[in-house]
Amino acid sequence: MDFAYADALNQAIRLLSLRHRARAAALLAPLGLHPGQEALLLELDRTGPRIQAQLSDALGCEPPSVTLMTRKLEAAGHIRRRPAPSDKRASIVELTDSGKALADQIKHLWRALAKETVTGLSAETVAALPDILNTMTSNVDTSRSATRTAAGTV
Amino acid sequence: MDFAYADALNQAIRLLSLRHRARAAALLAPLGLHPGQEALLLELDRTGPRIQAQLSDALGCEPPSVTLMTRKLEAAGHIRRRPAPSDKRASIVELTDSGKALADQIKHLWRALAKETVTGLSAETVAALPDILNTMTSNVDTSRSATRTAAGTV
DNA sequence: TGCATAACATTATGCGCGTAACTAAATTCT
DNA sequence: AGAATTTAGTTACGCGCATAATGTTATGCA
Repeated sequence: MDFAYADALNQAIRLLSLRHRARAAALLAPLGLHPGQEALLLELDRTGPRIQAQLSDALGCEPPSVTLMTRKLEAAGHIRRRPAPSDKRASIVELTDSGKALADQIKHLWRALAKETVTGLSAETVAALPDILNTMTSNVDTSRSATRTAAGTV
Repeated sequence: MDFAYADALNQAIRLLSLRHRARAAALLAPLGLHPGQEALLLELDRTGPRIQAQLSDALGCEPPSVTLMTRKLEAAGHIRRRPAPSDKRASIVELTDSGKALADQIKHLWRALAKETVTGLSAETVAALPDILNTMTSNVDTSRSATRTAAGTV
């Protein structure tokens, strides 16, 4: 592992993060969304109402981030919050009709984005890609709760 | 390209971005650096003094971001700015001795980070990884200036 | 039962990134 | 040479992410 390779790899990851996020931002802008928010809407669409702690877990970000994101999405009318009946600390977050409609639009955009992203890669690479990325994520995940599609063979 | 795959791929990219950045943050914290700043220092270390426009190009981010990053790195004593002799609009940015020392430490950390990241992947995958990531970056790059290690075979 | 501890959520603050709007200097084009 | 355009840089502001500190409710244990 020489520095040239390490530098190339880390830089490639950084640039992919930046550009992929920028492209997502461009696609989501017409919906009035910022990148990151789509993940929250998709999670609610997948699994139904969740409390914020579950959301921060699923999204892989910290509770304060969820507080602010939900506040903005609520102000925009895409989600709704109500107190959890069995736990006075928690609030349950769920999609409004507007949020559900938005989730459907996001799904279309994300199909297009994924297709665009893997253009020019071999079929085998495309098939292996999610596992490769998830392995890398697990490798650097200090919170020890990454999706772990592939266990790290350390 | 079904939605399940698209969702898995986009989510994997998002999570890798988050966790890789978080891991970088943890490694850089003892040096008093935030992720993103190391890229600027490494770029200066690679190519010598540059004007900010060249930096924003090399880092793949916008000029205002460079303005703020350089301001903080200058305040920390890691870089220095001086007016460009041939262009009164531009300022030349260069490493101080402290910045050079920091760049060397970053190189060690980055070797470790890259090694950690690819743990458990096959040798072939590891070898192909930078090209795969760069291709993906080029595919979603709207600014049309990605490193283009592999040209998109569209 | 009562108390210490853990968990849910929030506020405050800071950083890297973005866009929009602006100034000033350089360049291009009649 | 003078006017229009491009380029370098900044300021102002917003968003997603982070950590630290705080209040409130649940829970586990003596």
